[in-house]
Amino acid sequence: MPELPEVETIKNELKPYADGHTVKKIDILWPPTLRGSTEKELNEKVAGHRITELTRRGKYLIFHFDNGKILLVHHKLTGSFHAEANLKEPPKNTRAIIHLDDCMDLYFVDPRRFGRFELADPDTETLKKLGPEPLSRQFTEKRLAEILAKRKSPIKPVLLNQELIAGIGNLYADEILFASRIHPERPANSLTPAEVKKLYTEIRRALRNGIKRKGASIATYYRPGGEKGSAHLAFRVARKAGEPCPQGCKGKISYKFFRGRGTYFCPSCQH
DNA sequence: CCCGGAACCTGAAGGC
DNA sequence: TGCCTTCAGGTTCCGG
Repeated sequence: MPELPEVETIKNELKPYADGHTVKKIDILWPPTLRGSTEKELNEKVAGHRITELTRRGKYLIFHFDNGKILLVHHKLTGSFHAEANLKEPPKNTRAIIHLDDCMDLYFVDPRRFGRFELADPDTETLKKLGPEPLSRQFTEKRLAEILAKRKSPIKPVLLNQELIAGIGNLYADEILFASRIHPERPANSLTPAEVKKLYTEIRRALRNGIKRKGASIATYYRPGGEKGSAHLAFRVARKAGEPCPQGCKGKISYKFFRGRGTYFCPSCQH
């Protein structure tokens, strides 16, 4: 599911294996996983090079190399990393393997095959077009107000638009709107100042809480050591259609297919 | 420019 | 039990 909290967790937990270590080779087992270059071209740039740092931007995991190149990884729906040493067989659905200098291997496992690797430069357009990091100092209440004021589209697709705010996905968007008591179809520019303030607080709260709980393992998300996260245990509406509203308003959680995404909300307390 | 829908894929879950 | 349908966290492209 990798949204911001899951990618942040993956980054934090892969760091000990990656930072300062050298890549021996990257194997691409499912060629479409690698965008923009061939496996051979990729290895000409990364094999034998040191990973100076592992970072995250929005939902991208970023390997930085000592020659200035970066490797962007997007997990899409079902991608995850498994860090293992000396496995005889790659885990099922492995699409790529990053072999490191100390015999540790990072297996990129992705059943639905949507995940992507891309070799790039740090000034790549892919990163430049992303909106602000919602947990950074640059993302202020004022900044959020400006983003919303310019948009008459419904609030939910605005939260999901990576060019406006980077990192929020479908599940956290529903949780954030529920906590803010804002209906997902409300035009973004119709929010009152008090609602914008509440939304700002709940965006940061939801993402921080997701990181603290090491991500949400609703379906296929696993941490690099194989453990699950626990953020989904604190979810109040996502994937809970028919259950009573946890706010105690006597309403029931509704499911609606809205703008191409499953959307969960309480019609009686989100306005 | 905005929007809806399809495409990219597999596999789990639910209905019958 | 087994077959068929539906649905899934993300992004991108195409057409109206």
